[in-house]
Amino acid sequence: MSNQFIYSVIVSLHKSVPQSTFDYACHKIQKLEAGQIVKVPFGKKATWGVIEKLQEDRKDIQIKQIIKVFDGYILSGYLMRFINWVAEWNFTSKGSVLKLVLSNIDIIEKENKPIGWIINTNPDISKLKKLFPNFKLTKKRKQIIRTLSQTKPILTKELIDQTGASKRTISELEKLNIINSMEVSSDISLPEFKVLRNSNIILNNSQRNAVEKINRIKSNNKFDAVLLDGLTGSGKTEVYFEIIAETLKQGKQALVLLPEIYLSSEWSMRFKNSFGITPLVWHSNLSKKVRRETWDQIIKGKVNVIVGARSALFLPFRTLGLIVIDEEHDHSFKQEEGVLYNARDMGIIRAKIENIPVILSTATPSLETWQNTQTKKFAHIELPERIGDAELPRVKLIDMKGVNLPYNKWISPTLKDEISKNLVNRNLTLLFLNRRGYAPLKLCSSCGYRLGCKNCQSWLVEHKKNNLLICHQCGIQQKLPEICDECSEKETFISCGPGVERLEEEILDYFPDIRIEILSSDTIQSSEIMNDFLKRIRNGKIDLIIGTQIISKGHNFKNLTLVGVIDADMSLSGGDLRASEKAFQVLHQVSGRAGRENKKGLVVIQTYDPKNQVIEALSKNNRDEFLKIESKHRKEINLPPFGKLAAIIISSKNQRELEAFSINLKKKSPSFQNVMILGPAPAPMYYLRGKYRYRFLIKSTKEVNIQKVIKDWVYKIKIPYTIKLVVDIDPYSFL
DNA sequence: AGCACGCCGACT
DNA sequence: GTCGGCGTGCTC
Repeated sequence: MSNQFIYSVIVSLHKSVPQSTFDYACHKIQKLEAGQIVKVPFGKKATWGVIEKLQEDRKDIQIKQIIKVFDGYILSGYLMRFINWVAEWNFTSKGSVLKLVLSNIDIIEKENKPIGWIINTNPDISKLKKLFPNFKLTKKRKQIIRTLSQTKPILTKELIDQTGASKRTISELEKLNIINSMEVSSDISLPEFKVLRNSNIILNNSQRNAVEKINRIKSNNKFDAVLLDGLTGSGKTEVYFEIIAETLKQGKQALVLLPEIYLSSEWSMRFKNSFGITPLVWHSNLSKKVRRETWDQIIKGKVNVIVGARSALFLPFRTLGLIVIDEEHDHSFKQEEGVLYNARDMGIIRAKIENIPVILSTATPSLETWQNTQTKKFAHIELPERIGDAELPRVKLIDMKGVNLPYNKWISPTLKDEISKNLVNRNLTLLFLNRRGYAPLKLCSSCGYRLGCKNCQSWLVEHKKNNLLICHQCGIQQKLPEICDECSEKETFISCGPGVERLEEEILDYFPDIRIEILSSDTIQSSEIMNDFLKRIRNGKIDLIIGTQIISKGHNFKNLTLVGVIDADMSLSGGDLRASEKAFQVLHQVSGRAGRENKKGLVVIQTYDPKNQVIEALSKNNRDEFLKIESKHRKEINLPPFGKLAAIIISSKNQRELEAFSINLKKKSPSFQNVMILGPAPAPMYYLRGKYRYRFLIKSTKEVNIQKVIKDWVYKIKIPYTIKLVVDIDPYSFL
């Protein structure tokens, strides 16, 4: 009849567009498959989409034409299922998940021709000197020239890998007109990814045991989850490197998820050390070009190991054979902005869909994972010993109730003593205080007025480094006022409580000549800065580190023998269900930094509540005890992982309308036996970024399909355009 | 999210 | 008269 096929297409759209599947027509000459990437008109603009299926039933509306089909770019059936799954589970549109997959790339659009290098002059090196009198033939340059003396153009990445030269050196040679770049047609395939395991790395018994066990599980060729559980320094990474090697041998791709971007370069170095090749890195800060090239190579199945942050989970792998989730317990895996999802959980789901094994690696398992090992859903593989017989650190608890500290000082005499001893021995000290800035609160000494954020319900934090008051909720910055708004007194503001900057002041008071470095998200803003910092540590250029939780992840500081936890109680209060869990993980990880490489470490924990179960478990180095206590507690109140939890957050600039809507929503809320609906309550941050917010909490038992309950409830109510409604499945942040 | 359309007030 | 504010609704 007609010469057109109609397809339903998932269009890559922002999550606020509620519907994202639309019908488009395409001429019958070209039969399209599910998963093919296409360009389609949408409203006034064009976007990308992916074919969902052939649409049999015609709709009585104007149908637009598919603009372009990208041949050879096809999302696997697994990935299509994954997109669906993620959208359903996390209460968002398929289009917004597809957006994560296509990762904003104007991909493929510009026919993606990689750049290759060829030599321009006669590669006879002796003649070069005559041709270019100013030319210095450095080692790296020589290597590049030698490498390029072959006939074929060599890709940039490859050239760097083979010669160890930098991009800079390459472009210098280009400027000298010695080498030239050219586009390489994309069907020149990359060389075989050679696995050159470094044979110097020798695994100890328990590591070898673990590798064997995991490989046995892996040989089932189906989904299986494994908790790789070992102390900091027990060599978990080398264990899963072995499994990656096994995966590569089978010609499959491996994905490694890390909680933070800045961990990836250290990780890559380790990988290179072991495999002799750099893995591809993926995170949201990559340049457009790198992003495009990487994505392109992955979808074509040319890359075998990818390491990345959350977003790497949505890469279009062709033959994924293994997922590793490193530092599984880390709360950064929960994406808190845009599409809300938990990359750890979605990673497990992707493994399930792709029918491949997933390894969760950590020293302090999350309760979810722990519970899954208790019920035998996950295999549990332990690495009991620290490499090189490094001993566990001694833990000293200091009951601060019995300590008389001078005004505005936070370091107990005991800790001060230990720092002093450690400095004499020329070892590294780390002080942990999870508070950025100088002081968490500024108040007027004459009338008691506290400086708060005008957009949020939080106090402004004093930052002395740049002399500003900053709201840690919305990020707004302002100068310190001279006059108090409330009582009009002049210069009466005083700083209240400690932050890392203030702690530095105190330390410099006691030890004026030492080299201190503050590590917080304010000072570590890129992986370059972090690398530079790590280098200075390795070279012994730093005596003492003051850090927030940013230092609790993944870094090995060789000389570190003393860790001081300034305020262990602070992180325990917070009113959120995972506060103690997080506190334990952070404190345990921080403690794990102390004493490696045959140096015994000491951890000093300052607390006002030494009887607290978390502190007690920590001081006894008894992780399982903590997990038991916390599990029992969660079970009693039926919270995750024993029950399900979801939040609905509604927000609007219009307070009255929001209130009316929240009452309406409550009125229509369903009542089931196993479902409890709490709220509406003003969200803990009732007024945030200029919007008012209410929150509902939905608690249910494990068997309930909580998504369906919410869907049947919320989707039947018309939501005014002025109100934004977001569902957060298994919320971590309660702000 | 964009963007259009439409309804209202206030200007050269 | 028309320019521009933003409240409302749609995108195959």
